[in-house]
Amino acid sequence: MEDYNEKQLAIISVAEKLFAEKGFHGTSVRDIAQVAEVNIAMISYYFGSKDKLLEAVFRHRMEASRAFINELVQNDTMSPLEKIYTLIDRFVNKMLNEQSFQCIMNREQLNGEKSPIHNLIWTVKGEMLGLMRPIITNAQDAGIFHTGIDVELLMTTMFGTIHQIIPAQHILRKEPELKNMNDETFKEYLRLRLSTHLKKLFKAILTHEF
Amino acid sequence: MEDYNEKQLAIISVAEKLFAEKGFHGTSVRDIAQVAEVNIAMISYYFGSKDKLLEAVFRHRMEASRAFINELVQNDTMSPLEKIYTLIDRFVNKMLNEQSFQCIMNREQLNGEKSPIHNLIWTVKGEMLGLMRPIITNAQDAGIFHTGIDVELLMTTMFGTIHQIIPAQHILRKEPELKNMNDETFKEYLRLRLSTHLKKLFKAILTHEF
DNA sequence: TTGTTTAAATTAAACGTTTGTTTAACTTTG
DNA sequence: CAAAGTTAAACAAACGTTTAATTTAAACAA
Repeated sequence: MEDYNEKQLAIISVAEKLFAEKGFHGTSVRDIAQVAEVNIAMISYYFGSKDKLLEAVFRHRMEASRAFINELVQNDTMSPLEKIYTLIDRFVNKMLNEQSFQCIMNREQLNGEKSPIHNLIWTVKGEMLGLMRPIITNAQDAGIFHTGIDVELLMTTMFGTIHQIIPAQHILRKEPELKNMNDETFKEYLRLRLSTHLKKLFKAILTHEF
Repeated sequence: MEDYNEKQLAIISVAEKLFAEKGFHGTSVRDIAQVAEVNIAMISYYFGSKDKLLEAVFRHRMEASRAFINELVQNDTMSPLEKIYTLIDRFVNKMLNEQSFQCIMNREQLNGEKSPIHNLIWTVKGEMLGLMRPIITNAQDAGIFHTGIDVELLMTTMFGTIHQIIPAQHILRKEPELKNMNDETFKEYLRLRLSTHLKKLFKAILTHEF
């Protein structure tokens, strides 16, 4: 765990925001320095290079993701469906709370060339799959969940739906009743709507009830 | 409908591939010129600028998307579920056949700044939603589909799942039985697997059968 | 409290590349 | 011969990074 000072955190925060909006190559270190109100040289001074800064942004969020996963493993008292529900709730919550970072991840995972970041992304995704799979297969063995479910693709469906909704927000928001909603209340509305949709979807495919 | 000569089509094709792999800003016009085996100046000569080239790539694919949508509207003899099934089949097929372009679209829709391309993306997506919604709502009115379905999010789920599987392919492929599969047969395998998963998902949430 | 020392922080300027685009000369084609 | 196609070279601007000078801050001895 690395501890950054205020200025370093400001740079990381601004970089995350700008990388998300304009992409890594679409953002210059001068842009970052200007918005973060620091000298251009400070970025090289603190992080070494622009690439290393991106890595810092990733490590900063990924460590939290790792902790997030381990935290989810517990609670064996819940029923399989309850476990899936809390899993959905927490993923939706987490991903809507770090939308900028999710944008960057969405972009980076498309890159053809392999990189340390590339590996990190797929390692974490693999760990999340390793978390979800036993919940489902155990419930299948116990006769609680239906068989014939493609767990990998179900995971993909969850991530894909949340990822897809992030850039689509401004379209949803054009509905007249949502237009003059506070930013925070809209996020809450979206969180609930996403969560409800995914739970219905998962319940329908996993159990045969509604 | 614009007609391009061979050289222009080569540039568009190479640009699509490289933009998909490395992003728009991550690809230089020199890269494109080199791979397409044309002089750098020809890109400006034919398309005006790098931005216009991206627009050309988009128009080239988007016109096909428009035609694709209009083609789907027909066939009123099918049951609602059959309509949804063919919709899924054809979307999966289409998107897996133009993966490079889907990568570019995935990237571009994340951009903060609005652009002609941005508008085009969301216009087409809106048209696709306008195609799916009546199928579902009509079936709901007829009592065939269950109510309480978030059509917008169901659409998002379909697009999100397919979009998400494109960069995740090389992970799925690490399974021993898929490792030494022909590229084309793997694509066929993936097409079937995706299609099956989405149909099960949609059938489960729309009807209450399995 | 002083003055001195030392390392970290900060800055403006300059560095060499690479960028997208244009030029002007040349070749091909109809 | 005129228009379109093609080329290597040159363009200014922007890029990420480094330099060298300066300021700040903390530590230490008198």
